[in-house]
Amino acid sequence: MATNDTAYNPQEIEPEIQQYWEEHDTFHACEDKSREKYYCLVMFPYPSGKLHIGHVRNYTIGDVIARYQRLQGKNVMAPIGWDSFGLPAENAAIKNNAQPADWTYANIAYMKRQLKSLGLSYDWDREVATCRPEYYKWEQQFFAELYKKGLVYKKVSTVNWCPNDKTVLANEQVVDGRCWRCDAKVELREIPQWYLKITAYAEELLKDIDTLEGWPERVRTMQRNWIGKSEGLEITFKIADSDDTVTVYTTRPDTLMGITYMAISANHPLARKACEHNAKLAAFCQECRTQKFAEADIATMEKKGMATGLYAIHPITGAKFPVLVANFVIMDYGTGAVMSVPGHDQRDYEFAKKYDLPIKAVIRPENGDIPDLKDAAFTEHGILCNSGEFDGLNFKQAFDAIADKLQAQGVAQRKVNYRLRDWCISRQRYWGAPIPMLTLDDSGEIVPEKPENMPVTLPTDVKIDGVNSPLKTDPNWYQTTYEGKKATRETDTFDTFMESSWYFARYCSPRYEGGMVERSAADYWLPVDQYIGGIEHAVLHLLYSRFFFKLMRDAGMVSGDEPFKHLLCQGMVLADAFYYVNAEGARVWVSPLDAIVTRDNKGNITKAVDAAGHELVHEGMIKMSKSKNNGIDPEDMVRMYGADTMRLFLMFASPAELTLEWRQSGVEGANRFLKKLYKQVCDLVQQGPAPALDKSKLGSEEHRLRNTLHRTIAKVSDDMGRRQTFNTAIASVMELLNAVSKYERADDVGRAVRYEVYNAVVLMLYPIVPHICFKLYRMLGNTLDLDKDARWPEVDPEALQADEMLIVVQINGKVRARITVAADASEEEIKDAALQDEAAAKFLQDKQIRKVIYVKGRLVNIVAA
RNA sequence: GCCGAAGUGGCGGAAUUGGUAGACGCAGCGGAUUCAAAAUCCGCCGCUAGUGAUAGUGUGUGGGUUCGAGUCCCACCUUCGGCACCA
Repeated sequence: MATNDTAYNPQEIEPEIQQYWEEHDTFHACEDKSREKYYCLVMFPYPSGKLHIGHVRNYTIGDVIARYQRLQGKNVMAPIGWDSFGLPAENAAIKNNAQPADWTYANIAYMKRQLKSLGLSYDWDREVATCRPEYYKWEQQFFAELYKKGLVYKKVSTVNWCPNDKTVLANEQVVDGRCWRCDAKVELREIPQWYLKITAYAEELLKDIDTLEGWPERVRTMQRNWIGKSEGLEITFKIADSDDTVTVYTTRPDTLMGITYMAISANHPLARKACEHNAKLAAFCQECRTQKFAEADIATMEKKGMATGLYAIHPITGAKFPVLVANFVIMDYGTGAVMSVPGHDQRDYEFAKKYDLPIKAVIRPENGDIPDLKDAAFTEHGILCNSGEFDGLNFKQAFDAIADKLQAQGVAQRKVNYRLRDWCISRQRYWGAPIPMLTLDDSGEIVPEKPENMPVTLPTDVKIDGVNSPLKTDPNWYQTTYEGKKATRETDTFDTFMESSWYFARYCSPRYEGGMVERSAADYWLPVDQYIGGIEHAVLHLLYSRFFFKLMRDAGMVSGDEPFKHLLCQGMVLADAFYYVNAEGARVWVSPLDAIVTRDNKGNITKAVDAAGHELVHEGMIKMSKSKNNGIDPEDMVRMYGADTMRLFLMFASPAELTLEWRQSGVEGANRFLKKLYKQVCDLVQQGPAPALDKSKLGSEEHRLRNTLHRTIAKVSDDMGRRQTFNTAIASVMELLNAVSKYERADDVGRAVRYEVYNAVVLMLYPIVPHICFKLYRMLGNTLDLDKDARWPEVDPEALQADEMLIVVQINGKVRARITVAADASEEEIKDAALQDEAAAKFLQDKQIRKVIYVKGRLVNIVAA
């Protein structure tokens, strides 16, 4: 009986405690103006079917922070919900001949149960799912408002088009330039789509990055680069023997005299016009339209071009230079045309070399050298040459002189440009929120649907075939009326980033029926104090959310300028991947849990087989994925070890921002630690209840242990709070546990100190492993409600004082000795002690002491030669 | 290609402001316990030389700054994330 009491049994205690939390509604958050609030948010999941370890890592980090903040006495809100529109639901619907809605809701139910088994302290009363009309209704209304404000417009732009299925493809549905379903070669096609004018907020989005002090610097830099502010000149060139003009934007007007050709997009109006009488060019333009248009593809593909037969006129010299269609110029970016200066732009240079176009040097380095253009362009700023009246000017002077001159001629204007493009929110899919716009059949006028007719809901009981969106084929759905007139609905749906751009605000008042957010709730909870999610969202989602927040602010819905005060981006989760090659020559991936691995005495894998005896190839530690079958099912881990063990491993194995390597032996190590902790607390409790701590009775060993304890509390507080380095916090607690386990004094003095230590350990570990700590906290005789009323342990400054300190003695920067000196020793005394130390003296023989450097409390470095 | 990161023992990682490199854990080795095994407990554990005390060497590569560099600067290599319709 006694031995059973000290055995850690998570399978028994975890569901019990989870039930307690559920019954007591422990984590329900209410606005309470008398208390400091803390809004802790994790990026909500897409309900793909099953939780994966990446989710668990994300939510564990969030839960650790939420529980830590509760122990600080804050009124914490930790909500969760579902980003439940998206392409995978349609794919699943095709595959299983099912309804996207049914599939989605079934997944939500399943994953919700999984989440609950992890002991996450969510306020489930605030749960939202973005695919519910009660949610997207407000987004549709808001969109209509934005339309009225002129922040929404329609424009033709490029999509991937499968000519066989006659459908639009997402980038991920294009595999090696071909349609994933029918393997037809994908084309580009221009269709009208809806845009949100995010560029109208570009300057503010850029400027406010400076205020995001709680964000990782790398994310701030990535957003700045994404917005990509530049200052330049927009120049209009006349086309020779015609009334046509072409406009370009350049950040290097100083290179104007070095233009030798001009490159335009295959979709540029001039190109289209030129194609009319030039079949060869038309064929080339058609070819350009079949390439992928992702930025990475454009940057790495072979650059090709063809002359249009047109010539542009240089605004200063009047010289004519050829206009070419080039496959790397995209109509959607900038003006769809670029002036080419091969002498001073590397891409122009390579293109000119390939097509034998002239290369002209017009900038030389400041040291006066003549630029060497044999192998590469000279792209740095410098001094103008071969530029007539502008010779000798530097970048800034030339910029101003050329801008002034062209501006006076009326052919150019200074322009601040942003790399950021307006946000295309149209998707030609079914499983998304319908864009609430109508076209009046008679007049062709476009109007937003009336608020009283929102939400515009999706038709149910649809057939998804991967070709046509059911919205586009259902007249009963798209035919409607507006003020008694016949009208046609927009059949595109919103980009799912629309829903995820404001869900954090909805959580403040998730059932509010008067608008997107209830002002008083939003004012209390927002901004989000801590946001946690993957680094893959560093730009898009986080930028769109910042943009949406500013839109909501300008609509009078929320206060403040930024939605997320602190941001933590966690790394990916990797695991070993193994495969064997079957009789057909295909790779069969075997779960790392099923691989029986032999290692050499250095720990390297020498052999791996599966249960059936297949010899396995070890692919290495790679990102967990379905296709490589190296995902770990959190449910298996909960069943085998309990949620606490998995949480501890995830928080301990690496710092939150870095990639994490899943290792079963590490999980077992985490489990071992919890067993040890459980047993030690049980042993202590069996020796009797906690006596009062009488500091006057402590011996030197007690002083030492308490010194360790309070140094640990100070370190763990800093690690959990300011630094958010949970792995080192756990390491410190492990060290403390190692120290206390060697101290076994069982009398009142000893037990009092041990109770002090274990109580602090349980409180410090509670955010990470809440179930076991909940149990141990009570076992230790505490009566407070750990989840609500308990407080983080305090440092006893008295216990931190030590009477000695260790000083390292270096000779010429190499450690040669260590000396112990009194804590209050003077600098002179410490230097003397170092110089007199025997071990150090050995290295000083026959040497002249040049200098002695003392670093307070740390080291003495003796410089000698 | 562009933007952003990372690189330290057999492995994950620690070293917080330029000041003892390798905390903590995993794996391994040795021992205790056991009929035996598992579990548990104790000890060892960067590399080279040495029985040892100890010495030399060591943080992706090559330079530099400094009394002192894993940390700062320059150049490079490798791996990973994002690049606007995956979420």
